[in-house]
Amino acid sequence: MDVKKQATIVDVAKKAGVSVATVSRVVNGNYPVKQDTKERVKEAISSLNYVPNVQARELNTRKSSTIGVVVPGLHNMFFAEVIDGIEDAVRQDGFSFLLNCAKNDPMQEMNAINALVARNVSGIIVISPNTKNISERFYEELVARVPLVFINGYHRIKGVSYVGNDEKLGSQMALEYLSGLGHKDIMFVRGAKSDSYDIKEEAYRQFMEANGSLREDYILNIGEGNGVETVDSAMNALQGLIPRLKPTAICCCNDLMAVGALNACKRLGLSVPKDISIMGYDNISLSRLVEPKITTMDQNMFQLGSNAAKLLIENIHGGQSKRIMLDNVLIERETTGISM
Amino acid sequence: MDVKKQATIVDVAKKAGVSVATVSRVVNGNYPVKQDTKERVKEAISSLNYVPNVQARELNTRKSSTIGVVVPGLHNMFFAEVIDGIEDAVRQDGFSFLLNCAKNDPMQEMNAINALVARNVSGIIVISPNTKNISERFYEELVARVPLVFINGYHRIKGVSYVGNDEKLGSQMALEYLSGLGHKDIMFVRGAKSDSYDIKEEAYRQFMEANGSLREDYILNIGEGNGVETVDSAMNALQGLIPRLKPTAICCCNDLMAVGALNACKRLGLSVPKDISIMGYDNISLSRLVEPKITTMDQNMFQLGSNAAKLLIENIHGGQSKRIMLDNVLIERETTGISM
DNA sequence: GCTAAAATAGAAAGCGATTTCTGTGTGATA
DNA sequence: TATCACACAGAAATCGCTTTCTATTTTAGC
Repeated sequence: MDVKKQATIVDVAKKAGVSVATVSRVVNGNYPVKQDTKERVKEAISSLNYVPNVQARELNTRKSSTIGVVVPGLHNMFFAEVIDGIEDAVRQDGFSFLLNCAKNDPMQEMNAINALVARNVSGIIVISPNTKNISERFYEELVARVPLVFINGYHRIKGVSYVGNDEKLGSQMALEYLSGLGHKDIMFVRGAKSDSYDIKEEAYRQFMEANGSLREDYILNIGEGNGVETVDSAMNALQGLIPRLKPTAICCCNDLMAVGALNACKRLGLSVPKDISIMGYDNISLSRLVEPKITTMDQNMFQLGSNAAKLLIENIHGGQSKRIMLDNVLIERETTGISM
Repeated sequence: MDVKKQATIVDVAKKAGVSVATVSRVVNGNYPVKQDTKERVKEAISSLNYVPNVQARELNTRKSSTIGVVVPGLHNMFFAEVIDGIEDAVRQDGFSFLLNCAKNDPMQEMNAINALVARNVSGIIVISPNTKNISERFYEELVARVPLVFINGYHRIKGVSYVGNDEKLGSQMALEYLSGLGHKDIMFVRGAKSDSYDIKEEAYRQFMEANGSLREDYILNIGEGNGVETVDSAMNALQGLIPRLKPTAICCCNDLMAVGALNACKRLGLSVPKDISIMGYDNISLSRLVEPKITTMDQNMFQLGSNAAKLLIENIHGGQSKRIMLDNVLIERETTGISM
């Protein structure tokens, strides 16, 4: 491929008959330049299709207007929606972002982050659902060099900003809601290895225990898997369990599992919410695409993303690191009803 | 936030007691360096946590290992899945990528692209469903400076690589499949303003005409909208139309619409596929998450993405631009059956 | 042992910008 | 009219790296 060389500031200067300093000044508009010189330069710029080289500029100014984003992957809409929020906020501030997928692998996560540092990003947003994966040391050293924002993990590394929401509270709210509908026999479904699941299970145990109705066999762990395959795992497991355990409600750790539960019920000929109620978590778009639409606890991924990005940019500009907790709001839809 | 300054090559050189050239050489390993010097340098590097500044390197070598990606947005899983494929391929070659969302707005698309050029990306992948949006001139000038790959539009700009698949053929295959199942009364549902929809409608018209059963009222245009709201638009429109028009099958331009059709049928108390068959297009993950799972025409978004990325990298390394057409494969699932 | 070739290392130029430091004209002020 | 401030523009240093171009060792070949 025959790539034409980009015009540089020197070319523009030559064409306009001025020094490079002057060109730089009209481009940046931070220094007085006489009107007609300015115009001559502008003409040269547009006739040469000149676009200033951001890398050179950033090298010189030791600033960077790109941030890095590390997520497990995009096969799970959760992350796609978060990124949507990041993109939105980031663009408004004239930043760009580099996206990396770490596939839930701590090795890849570290590599990704090093690559971002090497690329001189001015800040990094990390979503890493499983914080046991990561080395605190690694992040402590990292945050000394570049502002960091975590989304939705349970990181206590000092100096690291955080945005998430209180999932323990959210789970309690979900359980209370179900309980208020008259449900006592509530199953809990979770996946393997995630802080989020652990927190939610804790909330479930406490709640059920307080109600005197905790049953170990009501707790279902469908194992690993982070993408859409979760749906089928949940469905398969539940299809066998529901007839035997006869819960009146199923409280799921995320919407994917809830869809799996819904599909299991359909296959079993159970009517939702008449025969059984299903509660999701997250409010990914999928939850309102299926029929009936799933009642769920909103995490507002877009907000998660845009808040993280805004916070990061604040930090980049020297702001204090902080922790932002978003509100839990229960989205009542069609998969929950009163217990018969 | 108190950001520690990154160690530079000069710091390393000083610490190791060698010249910067030597440090550069052990980092890049492209020039002989004595074993013990090498070790001294390596020690200095790790003790200083030195990470070479990619921007400086790229400025010097006039190479860049980041590419740019422009998509309409991520609220539609189609694009998320494509990006997943891009990420995968790109990472394997040591590249990074900048992601931009253009929201189907030609202005934003051009801005995004200029921002990418300014950031010195070595190539750009563009997904722009509506090619009427774009200015051919703009892209013609662009491709003279940087390799370009389009995904899934109908661009005929010379020198621009392309990966997509023959949607006309795909639509024909879908229709033939439905026809083979005995369906004659086949509705067609599309959205507004997209080359892809136009192509598919053309295929539909030709097919139905050839069968002598083209009916204008069987063609439904649900209007604009690119995200998940498509599902409800399709559902709402179809809920009124199906009882009146009594089609035995519905052929949709994408899976979102198919899910909408499915939901409409559920609400109307129609059993799918017993009473009516539904056919999607794309094979986004949603299509196999709903119950019953949707029969669809696979576009293999992951392949679309990874092929585009590989092709782009090939072009960056000097390869000829080319057009790659992926195979259409019909994924027979649970929403289609023989016509009664 | 002597010379040619290879291995090894430093100095310095250059990548494309920004910005400080200087130096001019010019209009306003005294 | 002399002076001062300011508007305007260029020269040159600098950012962190790679890569010639040189210069010095080693090593090899005979």
